Amino acid sequence: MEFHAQKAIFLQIADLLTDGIMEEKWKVDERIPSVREFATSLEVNPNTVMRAYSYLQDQEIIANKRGIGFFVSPNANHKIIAIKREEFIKLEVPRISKMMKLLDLSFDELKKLISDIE
Amino acid sequence: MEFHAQKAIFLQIADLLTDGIMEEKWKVDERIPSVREFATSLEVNPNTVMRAYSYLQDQEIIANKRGIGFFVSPNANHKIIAIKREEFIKLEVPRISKMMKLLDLSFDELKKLISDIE
Amino acid sequence: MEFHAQKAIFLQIADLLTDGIMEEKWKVDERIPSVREFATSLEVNPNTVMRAYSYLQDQEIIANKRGIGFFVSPNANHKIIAIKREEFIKLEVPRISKMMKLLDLSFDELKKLISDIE
Amino acid sequence: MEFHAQKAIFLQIADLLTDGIMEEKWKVDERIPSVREFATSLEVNPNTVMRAYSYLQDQEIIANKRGIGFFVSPNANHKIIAIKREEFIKLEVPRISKMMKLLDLSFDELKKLISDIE
DNA sequence: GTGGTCTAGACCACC
DNA sequence: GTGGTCTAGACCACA
Repeated sequence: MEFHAQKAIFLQIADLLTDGIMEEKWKVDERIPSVREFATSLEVNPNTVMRAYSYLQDQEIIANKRGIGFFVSPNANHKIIAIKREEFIKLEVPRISKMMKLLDLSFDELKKLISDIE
Repeated sequence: MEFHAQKAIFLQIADLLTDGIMEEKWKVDERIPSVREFATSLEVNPNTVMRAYSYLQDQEIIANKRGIGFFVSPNANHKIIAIKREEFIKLEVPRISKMMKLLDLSFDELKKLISDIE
Repeated sequence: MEFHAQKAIFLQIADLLTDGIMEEKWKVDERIPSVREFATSLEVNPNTVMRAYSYLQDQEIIANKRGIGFFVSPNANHKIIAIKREEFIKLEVPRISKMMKLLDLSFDELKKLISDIE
Repeated sequence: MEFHAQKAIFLQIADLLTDGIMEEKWKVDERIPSVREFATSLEVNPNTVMRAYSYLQDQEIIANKRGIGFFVSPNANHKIIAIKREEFIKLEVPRISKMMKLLDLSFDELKKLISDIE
């Protein structure tokens, strides 16, 4: 798999997982791929996958059962949305507001820009 | 001055300059502060300021007159807007679209979020 | 049954057994559950239960009669207390002392903290 | 420097730092050793030191200034005490209570044990 | 110089 | 088999 350079690979892997969980590719209480397994399928070092898993474990989106593997936590979906929503409001919304002023964009124009991308 | 850790300092300084130019704090053909001057006032390494200046010079927003200093280029405002607009549409608009889907946000809700910040 | 992730499961199972022995759930010379039986009731790998049994066997708290099962050893209670006491004094007491200094806790405050949990 | 095997080295390094901060070896707003510097002095891999620093950064005990190094955060001392206190109450106090019951220790006996260690 | 990330490969305890 | 930690060494962007 290919990763883009703008963002750390371990974060892109974390996104892969959260996206998968949102799409119910992995459901609550289900086991996600083992570190090594996922690492070889992504053609990435196991440490890098491990880092993504630890990152999500800290956010209580996945949890580890000793010697067995990582599992999707109950309420993972809600946690993912809550975290992403908070990030969006804290980091992106102010930026959007600033850019609208700078570019002299009305909300309708912004709406059009967003609708235009498929 | 304090900078946030998420973004390179030289980019934050560049934003400081473009914002100042847009607000006509520095007008076209006017001289902006010298590298050394600006560096001490920002409590930052002169190299870092220099990097911001080079960055804006590449975008033809400012220009260097050897031995004298950096000056705001003609049409700097239009260039700033053009560049920021392109970046906004290419990088941010798709991200906004994605987040709206993920967070299940309507345009009205987005509008409210944006209006809510002052 | 649920285990916490901080401690090895086989040690948690060993604690389950010593607690049971202290509470006379299993008395001296009585047979404790078979490895397989216990494993299925705990929803755990039999190897893990076996490891807990071996661990207690090494401490002479339980003993194996080949082909029959594991039995609580004579004097198991005294041994359990002796071992736990030694561990407590060697490992935990110094730590408590250190934390009291760090957190600036008096004995009375410690006493209160301990009393507060039920 | 020697580390004991019971606890991850990166956590022992984190303890080294929090202890140092509490003892004002490094004061608020002061720079702590660079990752590489500390790694060589401890005879440990830089990654391991980095992990300890990241760990403390997550807890907002230290903070990074880009390209310069890590600095002790304001209020680091309070944060350290708050975190350690919470851990103590959540993990150790219940255990102490349990051991007192099991070993049939009175509080005065516990007090004596603690006082006995120099 | 600084931190941040990644790879390759190893060892360990645990299940 | 699983994760968890560590080493050695590399490359990068940034100050």
